[in-house]
This record gives sequence, C-alpha cells and structure tokens, in this order.
Amino acid sequence: MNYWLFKSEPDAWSWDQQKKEGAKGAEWDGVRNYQARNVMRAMRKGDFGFFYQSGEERRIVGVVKVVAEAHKDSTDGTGMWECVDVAAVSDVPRAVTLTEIKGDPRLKDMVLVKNSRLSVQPVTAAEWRKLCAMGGLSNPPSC
DNA sequence: GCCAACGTTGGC
DNA sequence: GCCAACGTTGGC
Repeated sequence: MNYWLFKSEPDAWSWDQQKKEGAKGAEWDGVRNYQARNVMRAMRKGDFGFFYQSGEERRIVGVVKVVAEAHKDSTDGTGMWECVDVAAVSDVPRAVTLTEIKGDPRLKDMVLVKNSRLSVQPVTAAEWRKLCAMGGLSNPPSC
C-alpha cells in the first residue's frame, strides 16, 4: 500500500466537486506529463492520497482513495494518456498549508517541496502519518 | 504580475 | 545527441 498526493487548481477541479462525485469517484483526467502518468500507473486500488489545492489556496484539504487503477484518459484523443479514478474519503479537519509543510524539517524532502510542478506525487508513509497528524485526522486512513 | 523551474520542441 | 527557444506551472 502506498500513499500519494493529487494536486489541482480549485478553478480546474475543486475539493467540493470531488466530494460531489461521492464514493464512485471520478477520473483524475487531464494529466499530460509522462512523470505524472508513471506515478498514476504505480497506484493500486485502495491506495490513499491527499487532495491538495494549488494556486491561491496552497493547502491539503482532503483525503481520497484510488477506486480504479490506471486506464485510458477519456479526455485524451491520442491514446497516450492515462488516469486513475479517485473518490473523496474525508475532509482534512485542519487544512495543512504549504507554509506549514515547508516549515517542518521532517517534510523538507516531500516532492511537493522539491518539485512543486509535478501534479501527481508519491508520499512516504512517514510523511503521510505526519501530515495526517498535522491535519487533525485522529484516525489516519491506512492499510 | 513576475519569475524560477521544468518539460517539450525543433534546428543543427 | 545537444542545446537554445519556447510554453506552462506554480509560488511569491
């Protein structure tokens, strides 16, 4: 079981929209970057991830679960691009801001810090636990 | 609005 | 295969 982080501009796809899709989830579509595609290919059904809003918000606001492994991106006509489906699991009670993340030495190696442009990222188990604690998730989703 | 970082494209 | 030019992303 691995952990991930999904990044989105609220204007493009917001946490509210994600929650409206409910337990069946929705395609994490529109990714047109090889590195991000490879990250999604490594995801397995049941894996958890954070939902991070970039742009003006810059904070982790929710937890999602992978409900379908990598498959063709329905918004892509070339057949080159893939996506997973993710479903909202819960809010993060106390959204964790990028500022807080950058201020914590234990999180300094996060991809979010080192390569902020990658839109889908791996998160280590240690980072996951730490971020869940910071976000006020007393019962961190895990396997 | 600016700029740094990164990825992609295309000429050589 | 190299690298300059360009476009995009995202933090500030």
